[in-house]
Amino acid sequence: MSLDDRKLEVLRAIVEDYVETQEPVGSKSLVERHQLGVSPATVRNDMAVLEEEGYIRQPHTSAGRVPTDAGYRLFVDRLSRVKPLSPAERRAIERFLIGAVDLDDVVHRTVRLLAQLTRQVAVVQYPSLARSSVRHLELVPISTTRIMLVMIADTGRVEQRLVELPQPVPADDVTDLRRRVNEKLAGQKLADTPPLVQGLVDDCAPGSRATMACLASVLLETLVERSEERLALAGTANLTRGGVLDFQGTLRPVLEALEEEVILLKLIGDLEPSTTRVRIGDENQIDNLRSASVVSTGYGPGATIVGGLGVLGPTRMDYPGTIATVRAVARYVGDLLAQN
Amino acid sequence: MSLDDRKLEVLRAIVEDYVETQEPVGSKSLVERHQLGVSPATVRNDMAVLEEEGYIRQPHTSAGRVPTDAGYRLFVDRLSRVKPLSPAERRAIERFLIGAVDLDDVVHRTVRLLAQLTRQVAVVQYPSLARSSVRHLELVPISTTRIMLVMIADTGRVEQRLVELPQPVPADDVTDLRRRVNEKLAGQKLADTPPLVQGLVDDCAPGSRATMACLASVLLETLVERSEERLALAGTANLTRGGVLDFQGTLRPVLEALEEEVILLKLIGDLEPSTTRVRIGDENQIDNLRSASVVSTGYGPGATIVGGLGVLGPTRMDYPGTIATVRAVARYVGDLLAQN
DNA sequence: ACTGGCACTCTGTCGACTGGAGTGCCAACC
DNA sequence: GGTTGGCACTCCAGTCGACAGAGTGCCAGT
Repeated sequence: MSLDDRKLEVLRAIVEDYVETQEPVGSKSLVERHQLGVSPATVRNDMAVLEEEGYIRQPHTSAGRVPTDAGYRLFVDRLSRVKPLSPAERRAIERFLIGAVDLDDVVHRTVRLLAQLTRQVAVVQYPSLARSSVRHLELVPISTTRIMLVMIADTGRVEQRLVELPQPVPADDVTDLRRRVNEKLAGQKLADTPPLVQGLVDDCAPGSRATMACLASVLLETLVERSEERLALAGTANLTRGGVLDFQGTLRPVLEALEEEVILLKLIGDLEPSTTRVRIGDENQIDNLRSASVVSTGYGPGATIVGGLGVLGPTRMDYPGTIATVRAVARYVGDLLAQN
Repeated sequence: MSLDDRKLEVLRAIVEDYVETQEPVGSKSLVERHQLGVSPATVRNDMAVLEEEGYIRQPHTSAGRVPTDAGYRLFVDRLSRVKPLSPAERRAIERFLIGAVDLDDVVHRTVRLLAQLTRQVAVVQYPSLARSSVRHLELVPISTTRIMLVMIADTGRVEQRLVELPQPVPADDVTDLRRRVNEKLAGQKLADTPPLVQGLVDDCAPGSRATMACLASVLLETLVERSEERLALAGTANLTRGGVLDFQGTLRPVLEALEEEVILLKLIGDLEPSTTRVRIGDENQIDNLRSASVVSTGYGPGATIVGGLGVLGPTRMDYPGTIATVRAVARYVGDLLAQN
């Protein structure tokens, strides 16, 4: 049996009411709050069908209905109208992001903004090194056997690492190294660098080869292997809104999951489809987050995507509003990055 | 009336039992679990005195006693024996910190370690710029009108900032700037730099003065004014241990406080007395943390202190164990920094 | 100064009861 | 056939009283 328009309308009403009140919604209050044009009895029949199809369920007999994950999914896919941001929100975004002084600052401001606007937990990934190009590599002599390698990426990220050299290297040689490294690597996508780095070692005069090899290995480690993704998190206090009712009793598993960078990356990473992604309840594969939903999207200057951002909240979440906000913030951040 | 030895012993027993069981402790179970050598009735008399003095209280008539903040304070100051770390813990610390590859890594590992060992929320402050010296300043040309300023501190911290120049500056001039800036500032305490930076501008040839002034202002901002303290946080999930019993019902205020860097800095900063500090309940002035205790200490290479670290948990906390762990971790981190 | 005994108080729990909300079903209606 | 009003049923949440258990304070005795 397929769902006719009114049944879908009933589902929408249930989702909207439940999100707002956090209480199972019954047939009577539904017809009172929405103009469905039918009686409670009819709505009850529709509800029975919706329940049979798995979109809603009853916590117990003779309680109202609550949307299931599948119900939210249907709502998000087919029923939710885009909710445009209020001018106040737009202004908040602009005001918040203006005056950011460096990448760290941008990321921190963004994550706080996102947490504040959505009133959920926000996560922002730093621009991924894998999607960056080398803008410049700097070698700073710290002592005769130590140099600091500083990599500046076009996305604004700066990574540094200390290199212990096998033998003392005079300052002039460092200058030479720096020139050679930059000639080869500057402007290249980080993903493309490994063979080039190998080439650097091969092209090296035997005298300085040991030094270069050492440098190269740190380079590779920094740029590719450790491929350090970084992220910022904010708004964990928002998890406590709505009592302990969401998240079935304890925040524990959620807080634990939020401490694992790997998990967070899985949530907001995978940026392929460039569109906003919504993962509802079970859909994120992580056990600890069965009762949570994640709304995420990619961001970056222009049409390219360099990182992800998103928010996490209870499945009982204002999806249209959250989606709109996440998108808007991502676009603003992208514009900000483009200005560099 | 002063407290004789047995009364103190009773207080200690109460604290220890309450910390362990999280339940008000009564006179009978006290004499059963500890060798006090007196009867419950006697203990009750002692308890009455302790209560009158404000060290313990009854949640309600005919419940057992619970330590007050003052009780914990007395316990920490006079009653707790140092609890040496187990060899397993020592090994854990070493294993955890070994192989840290840069400062970020050290800080992150430390904060996780601390959270894990104490099973509380851990906070680690990055080495404070105010207590660092300039090791090297690097100027990296990004375009003709933009250079990136990279400051490397002796504590391992690296700060970078983009400088927008008022006019194009050729590469040679940048080299010259770099030399001049380093000659003047390298090796100086950051706190001492402001007059030196001013001197740099004054000594400048009129031709490059505008550029230098611009650089100087960013320098000052980066090094001193913004005086960016950074921190790392871990273990928030530990707040949920012991149900919602600690923290009087909601984690909300605690989580909120933990999001404020300023508050965290207040908690673990103020490193003057170089000894471990314990702030119990009301003693940290922050309203949101009335039901929390903080154990913090400074760390740094050798005897100097460059930053703070600590843990936060319910007032009902294993103080001796926590204090020992915090101290040990701080010492290990200090040693690690000294090796650089 | 300590102890045993005793009466008292308060909590937490259990069962019983009740009012309310919501449903499912059915017969009637358009 | 879809819709509706009516009705019996179920289940939850809250209230009440009773009760066991734990703990105290006090007092008289050692």
